[in-house]
Amino acid sequence: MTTIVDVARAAGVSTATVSRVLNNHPQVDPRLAATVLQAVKDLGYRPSRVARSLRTRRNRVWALIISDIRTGYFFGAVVRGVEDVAYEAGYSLFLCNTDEDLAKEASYIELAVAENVGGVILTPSGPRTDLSPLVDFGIPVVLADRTLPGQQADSVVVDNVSGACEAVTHLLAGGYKHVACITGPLTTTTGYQRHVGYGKALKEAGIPLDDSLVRVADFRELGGQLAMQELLDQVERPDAVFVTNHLMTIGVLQAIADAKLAIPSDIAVVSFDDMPWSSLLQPPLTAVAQPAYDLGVESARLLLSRLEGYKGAARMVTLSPTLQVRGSSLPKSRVAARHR
Amino acid sequence: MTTIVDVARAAGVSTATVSRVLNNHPQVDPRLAATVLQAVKDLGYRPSRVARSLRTRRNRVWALIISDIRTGYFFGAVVRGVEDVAYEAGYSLFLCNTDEDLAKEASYIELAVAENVGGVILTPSGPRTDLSPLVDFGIPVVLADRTLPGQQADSVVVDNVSGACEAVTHLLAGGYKHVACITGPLTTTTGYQRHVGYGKALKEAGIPLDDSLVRVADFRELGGQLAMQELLDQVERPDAVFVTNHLMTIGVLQAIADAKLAIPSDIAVVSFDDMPWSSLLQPPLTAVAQPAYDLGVESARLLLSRLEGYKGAARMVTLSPTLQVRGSSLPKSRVAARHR
DNA sequence: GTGAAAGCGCTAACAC
DNA sequence: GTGTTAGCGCTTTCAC
Repeated sequence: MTTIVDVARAAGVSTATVSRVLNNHPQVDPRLAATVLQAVKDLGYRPSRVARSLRTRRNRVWALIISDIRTGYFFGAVVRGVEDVAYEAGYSLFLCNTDEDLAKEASYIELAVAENVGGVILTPSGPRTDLSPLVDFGIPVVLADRTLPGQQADSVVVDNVSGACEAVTHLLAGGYKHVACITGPLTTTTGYQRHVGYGKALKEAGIPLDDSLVRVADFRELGGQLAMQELLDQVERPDAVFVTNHLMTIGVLQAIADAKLAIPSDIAVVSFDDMPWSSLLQPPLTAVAQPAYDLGVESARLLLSRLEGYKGAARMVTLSPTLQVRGSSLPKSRVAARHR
Repeated sequence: MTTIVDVARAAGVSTATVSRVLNNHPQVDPRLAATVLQAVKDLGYRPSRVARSLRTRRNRVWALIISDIRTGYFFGAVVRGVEDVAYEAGYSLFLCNTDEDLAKEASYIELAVAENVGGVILTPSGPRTDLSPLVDFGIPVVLADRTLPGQQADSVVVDNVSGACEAVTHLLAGGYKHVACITGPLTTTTGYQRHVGYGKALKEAGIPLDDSLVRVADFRELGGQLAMQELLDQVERPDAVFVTNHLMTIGVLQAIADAKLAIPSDIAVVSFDDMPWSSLLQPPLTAVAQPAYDLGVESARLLLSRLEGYKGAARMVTLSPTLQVRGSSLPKSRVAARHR
């Protein structure tokens, strides 16, 4: 392995000069610089980031701590958003999946400290996520997609309340009277806020909240399926359902198919989280599209600004989701017309 | 920041002893060890991985260099497979997306060297991918999903030929006579091998290869859609189509819907790459499921074995895909029966 | 403008 | 068993 000492010897200069050349210090003789660069090239020298990081106490690496990269397109797109900005700015990423497991999350936070990363972008697994190791070591943190109560950290979120509200309002405007809601754990900001948006839409329409139409599931396929089955077995069956993430929607669609019901004539469906294949379904699925890639990009930008020295108070960037109206929520009037 | 010196002072021992305790050296007095551990706890000491890595010249980090984590579930599942094994073994991951861009790939390979990673798991962007920086520095490499001609590296692949062959044989057995094939760039091992499997199935059935039924597209949605449109516009329209990845399948399904044709009565469809939503389509999509998660797991295991000192020749692990038979490829006889 | 030298936090001979 | 000490490869004062 060739080190900076080898380069210095080959170029006939000191290691200090080599270092200066490599770090673009202004006060260095251009002729000497050329010699050094040539030696670097000849020897195939690559500076050790590890040694540099130890010496400067700065590390051009971030930790990206998310729940699960596999589930759906959402986190995949977030990761790409972060990575594109990071790569552009010369940072690389530790990818850390927590599976919503607080212990795993904690161990990745410890890793971030031990590796002395420059910053962390984190989707907290729950309200009890402990950022203190990062705060203690002065490592900047950006919360992505979910916030943490009482934490002074930059964050980027999707406006879940208004997205959910818009979705449910759309169903109500279509003439649906008994709109059910299948949401995720209310301890997650997403599960909670989307449920709030559902309630807000009902209230605005002057409809009382009927708890028998609400199910709190687990954001997973099976949970969605079971919740839907329950709702369909009820005496007063809903004529529409708002599902707060795409995994549960898969289960919901399965349950509706199993019950041999038709969408939207028997029950209309609107989902939070739009997927590339939503429009391939029969009927195409109405869904609230989240700007996942942008969420990653904005998170990375907030982190970058901290690394560039920004010292202001915690900022929150809110991104708006957009409702993609498709066939699964056709207004009742038009559904009836079709059946004639 | 507290260092090993602080801990040593607090515990009244030398740094060497602290280091020994932290690295579970056997020959250390249990009583002293307890004192040290207590001091570690009291001070909230966290060993610097950076310093450790510089000193030991070993780094408990891998680089995972893949094309794009966003496109489909495939790489997401691969990443999880790798991560689960890595986490278990105490390694963390650099996530590197190349977007099939050779320059980006090269720069990530340089990063892996500069960061002195313990190993690399790589999906080569093309046949010209240059592993030499890694080889020069003795960094073990595992090729995942794609191989590299003339390279001495461990690899894990899916048996594309037999998967494709099985899919097409299934269509032929169902009574389909004119099976088309939409494949990806033949420069990629996946695009090429799946096309080979298609040819093999025809040959085994004694059917001559008809080039007018074959389209080489780009593995993307639009490419699949255009290719399908062309095939449908032909005088002799195929009665079935085999599509070699899921993105192109989305385009294909779109084209079929646009042409107001029915699946499978007008045209049967089988896709390579099974998706969680395949069974939600109407009709459910027959697809070749790839063991993506296992591919990640096996790649990580090969890498681990090298890190544990295995010195043997390059190994290739081949994983078998499995055909998931669903409604989009119903045998012709049963389609006819249904229409009665 | 350049070099000598100290030291980032840790591990591993080597001595005792 | 434990401590002393010499670096790992780099950056950065401080002299010159």
